[in-house]
Order: sequence, then C-alpha cells, then structure tokens
Amino acid sequence: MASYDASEIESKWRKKWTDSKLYEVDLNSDKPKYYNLVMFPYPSGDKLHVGHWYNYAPADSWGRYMRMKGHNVFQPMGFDSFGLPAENYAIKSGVHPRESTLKNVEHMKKQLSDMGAMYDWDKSVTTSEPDYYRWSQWVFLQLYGKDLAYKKTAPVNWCDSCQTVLANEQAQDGTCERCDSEVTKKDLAQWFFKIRDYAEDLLNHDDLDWPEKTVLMQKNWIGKSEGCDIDFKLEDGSETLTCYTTRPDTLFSVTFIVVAPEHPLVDKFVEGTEYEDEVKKMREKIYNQTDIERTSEGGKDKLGAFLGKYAINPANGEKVPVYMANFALMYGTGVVMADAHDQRDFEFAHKYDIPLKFVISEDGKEIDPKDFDEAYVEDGMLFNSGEFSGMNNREALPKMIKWLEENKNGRATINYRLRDWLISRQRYWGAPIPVVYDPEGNPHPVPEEHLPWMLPTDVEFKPTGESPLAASKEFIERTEKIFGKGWRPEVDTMDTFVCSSWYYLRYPCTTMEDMPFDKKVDDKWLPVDMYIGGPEHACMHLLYARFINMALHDMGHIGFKEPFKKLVHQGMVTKDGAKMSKSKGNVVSPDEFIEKYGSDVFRMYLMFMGPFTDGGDWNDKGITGIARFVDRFFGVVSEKSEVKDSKALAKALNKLIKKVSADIERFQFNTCVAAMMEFVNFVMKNGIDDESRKVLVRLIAPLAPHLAEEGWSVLGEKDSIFNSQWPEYDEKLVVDDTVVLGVQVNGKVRGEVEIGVHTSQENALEIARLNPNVSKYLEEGKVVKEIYVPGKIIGFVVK
RNA sequence: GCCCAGAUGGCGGAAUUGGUAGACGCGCGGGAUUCAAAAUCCCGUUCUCGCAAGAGAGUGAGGGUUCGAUUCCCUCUCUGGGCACCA
Repeated sequence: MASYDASEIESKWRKKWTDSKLYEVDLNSDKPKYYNLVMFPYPSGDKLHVGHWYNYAPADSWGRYMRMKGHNVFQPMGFDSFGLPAENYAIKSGVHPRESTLKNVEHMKKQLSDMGAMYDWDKSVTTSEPDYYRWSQWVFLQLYGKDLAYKKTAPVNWCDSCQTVLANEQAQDGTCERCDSEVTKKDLAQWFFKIRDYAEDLLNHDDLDWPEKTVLMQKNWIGKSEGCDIDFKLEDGSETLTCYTTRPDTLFSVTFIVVAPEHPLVDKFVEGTEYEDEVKKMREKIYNQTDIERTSEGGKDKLGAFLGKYAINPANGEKVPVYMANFALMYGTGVVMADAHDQRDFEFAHKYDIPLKFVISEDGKEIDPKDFDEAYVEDGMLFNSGEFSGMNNREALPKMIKWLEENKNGRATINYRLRDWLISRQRYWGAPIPVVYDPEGNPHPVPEEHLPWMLPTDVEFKPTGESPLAASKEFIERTEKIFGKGWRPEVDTMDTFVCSSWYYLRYPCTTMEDMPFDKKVDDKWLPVDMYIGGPEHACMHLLYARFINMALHDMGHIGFKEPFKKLVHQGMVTKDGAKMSKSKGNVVSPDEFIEKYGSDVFRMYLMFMGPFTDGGDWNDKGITGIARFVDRFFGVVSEKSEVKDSKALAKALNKLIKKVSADIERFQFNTCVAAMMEFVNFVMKNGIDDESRKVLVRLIAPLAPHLAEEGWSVLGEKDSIFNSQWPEYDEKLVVDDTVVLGVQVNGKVRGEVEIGVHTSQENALEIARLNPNVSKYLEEGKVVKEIYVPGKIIGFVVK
C-alpha cells in the first residue's frame, strides 16, 4: 500500500495555500458572511501547547466546514500581547517587554501557520502595538465622555518588602510569590468602569445561542436580588443605619446590627472613644484576611468588635447593639441587620455573647435559640411579629415591605452583586490610561488628537513602590509640553481585559488608520457568528466584552448590542486524568507527534479523544490509531478497487454524509471521525468508485485539510478542495429496507429478528414469536401484553 | 459551606426522543506474512459459568416510576471546575 508522507505533503499544500492566497477574505463579497472567531492567545515564549491545538484545530475545522457550505468565512487571529509575563521577564532579564513580545508574536505566528489553519494574516491585531492601543485608549475616552469611568479609592495587594503591587495570582495564601513575606492591603485611587449601569442589560441573554451553563454563571455573577432597605436610627439620634436585606420577614428577631469594616461609619463611631483601639486592631486583622478566609464557613473565623453604639429596631422599638464584623461586605449598604435566622449571625452572636431570638418556626409555636445549635433557616410561620404573627413568612415578605414603606422605615430596593470594573494597573506593560492631571490634581481626558498616548520607554522595570511610568522623564515632559507647567500624566495602565473587550470590532477594519472601526463594515460583519474559547472566561472577559459592546452601541458607534451570537467552550486536555502543568511535569509537547505523524493526524486525534466541549485524556499510544486510519484512508482514495456491491456503497456513503454533517454541526468531532473509520473499514472490503472517493475526501476536508487536498488532487481535481461544495445526501438512500430488532420477554432480550421497516404490528409480533428462544419463554406463562415500537423494539409481558 | 458539571469494559469514549449497553479507537490474546523483527492484514476481546447454544450479573451506591432506565424522579458517595459569606 502506498504510504502517506505527511510532512512532505503537508508542507507542499501549506505553501500552495499561502502562494495562492486561498484564505484571504474579500470582506465585500456578496456571499453570506460568517465570522468564526477563537479567543486570541497571549504570545508566550513557549511553544504552542496541546491546549492551543485542542482549541484552534476544531475551530478551524468548523470554519472550513462553513466555507464549504457556501459561506464567506472570516477567521482572523491576533495576539493579546499586554500583560504580566512580559513585564516579569523584563524585570528578570532587562529585555524590554516590547522586544520580547514582538519576538514571541512572530514565533507564534509561524507555529500557527504550521498548524495549517485558514487564518487571514492580513487582518490581525497585536494589542500592545500603538496602532491598536490608541483605540483601546479611545474606548476609555468614550466611556469617560459618557460618565461611565470614574476614580475612587480601592485596596490592592501590597508586598512591603518587594515594594510592589501584587496580582491575586502572585499573592496566593496571603504571602508574596516573590519573597514569601506577608501580603497586606494598600489603598490607592484607581479608575473604574461603571459596568453596574449595565447589570440589567447584561442579565438578558434572550437572543444568544450560548451554553446554558455560561448564562447561568453570568446570572449568578451579576447576582440580582430584590429586597429592601430598612432604616435603624441610632439611640442617640445622631445617625440612621440603613440595612439592606432580602429577608425583612426576620425583622422582629433582629438583636444586633453589623457594619462592614470598610464602612466610613466605623471610624466615625469609635474615634476618640474607649472602643477605638480594639476596633482598629480588629480591623487590621480583618484587612489582612484574604477574601476566602473572610468568607469561609465555620464559626471559628467570625471576627468583629462592638462599636459602642445602639440602634432602635423600627419594628418593635428594641435597643440593639452595633458591631463591626468580617463577614459584612461593602455590598448593598454595607450594613446588615443580624438575627437568629442566619447561620453567620447566629455564630457571631454566640462568639460575642449577643442575645438571640426566633420569630419563625414550623408551626408558629414559639421556639428558643437556647434549644438550638444552629440558626433556624427554614421557612415557616411567624410568631412574636406584631400584626404579621401567624402568617407564612414568605407570604408576609411583600406585606412587610409595604408596611415599612407606609411607616417610612424602609423601601423596596434591587441590588446587584456585580462590582464595577477596576481597570487601573500599577504596571508598565499595558496601555497608558489617557488622563492627565492639572496642577490642582483634577483629572482631564487626553484629547483624541494626542492618541496614541504613547507608552514611555525611559522607565525602570524593577519595583520602586510606584507605577513604573512615574519614573519616566519623557512622560512628564511630554505632558507639560502639551498641557502646561505642573500638569502630570496618569501613571497607571489599563487592565488587559479592556484591550480584549473590543478586538473583535477591529479585525474587519485593521487597515483603518483614523478610526478604530467603520460602523458600516462592522454592522455587516458582526455580531461574531461563532465564538470559541475556554469556560474560564465566562464571568470576566465575556461579561466585559458584552458591556463594552453595549456601551458603544448605546453611543451609536455600532448597530448591534451583543457581540457574540453563538458561543462554544472547549474542554480541557488532561494527561492520565490530571491537568497538564509544568510543575507536575506531565505536559505533552505537540512537536514530536506532529513531526512523526503530521498535523492532520495530530488534530484528528485531539478531536477523536472525546467530545470537544468535554475535553479528553491524552494517550501517547492512542494517536497511532489515527495514523493507521490516515494511511488506510489514503490507500482507499488513491488505489483502484473493484466495487462489489454498489447499492450498499451508495447507502453507506449517503449515511456517512448525513452523519458527518450532523456531527460537525453539533461539534461532536469524535463520533464524526469514528463514522469515517467505519466507512473506510467497509470500503476496504467492498471497494469504491471515483465519484464516491471525491465525496469522501470532501467529507474529511474540514478535519484533515492537507490529506483531503492531496486526495482531491490525486483524483484529478485542479482547484482547491476548499473551493468545492460540501456534499449533499439523498434522503431516499439513507433509509434502510430492513431492520434488526431485539425481542424482549419481561424486559429481557431473548433474541433478535430481521424484519421489513414497514412491517405491521401483527406480522412483527408473529415473526418474533417464531424465534425459538423467544417462544421458549412465552410458553412459561400467559402473554398479557405485546409491544411493538417500529424500528426500536418488540416485547412481550408474560405472567 | 454554596453553585455548576460529571461517574459506562484494562484505557479514551459511543448509545441524537425511555427501546438490543459497550460503536470507533487504544491495549491485550491468537493467527497469517517474515530468516527474524518492525510494519501490515485476519480472528477474538464487559465480567462469571459453559466446547457451544445459552444462562446469570452489569453504566458510582441504594431506592422509585415503567413491559422496558446509562437516559426520568428521590437519597447518598466520590471526582472535577467555579466562588465575591450577598444578608
């Protein structure tokens, strides 16, 4: 058998594709457009890993399939090239981030080209280049102009010994990744985007073809809750504490109030009092807890202190103490009413000896917290609750809110747990925030004519305690020259998520120099028809991109509200069931396998491993099965054979077209490959003609583009297979004349019979009864029920 | 602790709407070819018993609905992922 020399054949076709500009997209074509997008990679210095291949190869197969189905497929690729690794590398090696980044981009581009995917490299973006980030800055200015950007103080992770801000990733378990010393919090004035303004719009996924799981995750992340604010006046009348709660039904059980440590009232209450020392010490302790520690379950971790104040419960006039507690967050109003019907409150009260009482029980009879080890959190009937006693607590909820409103003690409110988006980074390798400060310290946007607001190059990367840009002389001189003496630039850069929240708008417009994108072009090409990327981006990138897109839409820059019509997440490739990681030393490098078997075999094995959205487990030996299949496939295509049963061949081929099309449509590449293997196994016995061969190579073209192109050319075709049409099947040839059915007696299969597809119930049952092993069991009793589901099953129930 | 997803042969996985569980591939066993090996091809391969026909068990565990459950319902165990105690 002729063996298939993958490396020679694959490089031959890649060269032809490049030379003929096969994948260059005419954005003005009249063919139906299809925007097929994968989340762009960070250009690391390492080689492409299995995860990249697992993501990009099937995405490319999908694009090729859509192309053969007659679409004008736009499949761009770019680089999300700002970020921490390049900066860390610069700190270590002294190499400027732009130098290492551009080198990595070139390297990665070459590797991606070797993959044989149909990227149109004329339309690519590199987010760290001025011709891109000037427009990220433009996005900032747009939001700033619409009052969607603001500045406020927020804490960052700080390592005192390294004199630097740390990312969460660098500050795991409360210690600095670089020097192991304790991480503290430091308050800095930082820029935010008002993503909360779009909370309600972001909750609406109605027109999106997204995984349910992702929609659910976003909804939980945005966390809309409908509740009410309740006012508690201080005993001395000096202040009103407004508590947000979704459970006003527990109001009569409230015996204390807790305030978030971050709340400004904490200082106001304790300053100059006997409580000041203890409260401030406790607050320090809480601030040094990670969010996880602060939020972990179990009574031990409850921390807090009395603030020396008492408030009046508006429902019953009782005097209740006011505490600060670690589990109270600056969510809602930052003040929480506390009672025995909440487990955290219950534990806190026990630790700090605060009295508790219940107002809900199963049947409305009085119960006492002294008899309980934990909070009573079930629903039930109210007691000791004034006019609401005797009501079901859930039914009482709206009535109590109305009652609070009538008595001016509270009001219905809606809360979202989504926080505004903090975009300031005290880093060098990012897009400078285009803001300058006048001598009085007031911020002003950098006018558009000065974009790109260039990232200065005369900086020191080693940590000095401030943002690296602060050290640039050129940056200050530039600012003073343009704006006047005493003016200073903002020295923070933007979160890289800002750059990646609008890149899909730029791809169709990469050549435009005086605008980020053209409304007409983007309105034609967007939204993205298919977006493929990891599920880890469900709540960050995918929410940010939707927000930016919506904001730009509302400003009239684009005509569509949602950026991504359909979304698919790829699964993870594991090795022996474990996540691949450098530290475990179980990382599989694609290179040796590609060298040995070629990229078609490699990508088909990744697809064969398991369903695309589930991921799969890598096995070094498993890939040989695909390599054997490719050899056999090429043999079937290139060697003459005699057809033994042409009817059977036509049937098998039409079934294959149907199966492969359906499997690709639902991203089940694994069963698609299996079906192809079955067909090839059949053809090895039965033989195949040239017309059928031409169908077969087109069917495998999306999955194994080089192999298919070679086969297509061997079969005498001159044009690229990717300019051919996807085969259609004949519905008549897909249906079988006969079918083999199992025959069950009392639910157990006792035999099988082959009958015509349209056999009547009467005949089918008669044929089944004739089966000797079936009749044996039928004789054991009386047949009380007969079942015939055409095409599925024949059954008898015997008693 | 909460939320989401999952658990099927020795392994990866298949079963599209409740209808013959284990497609396809790996591995393994046997055979052909070969001086020999590799490669390739053929046969077998869920487990137990049996020469076979067949019988029994079987989709994490236990229960339920049904003529029939990997699939639907309840309880539990374990694994993976996410988390910002959301009051």
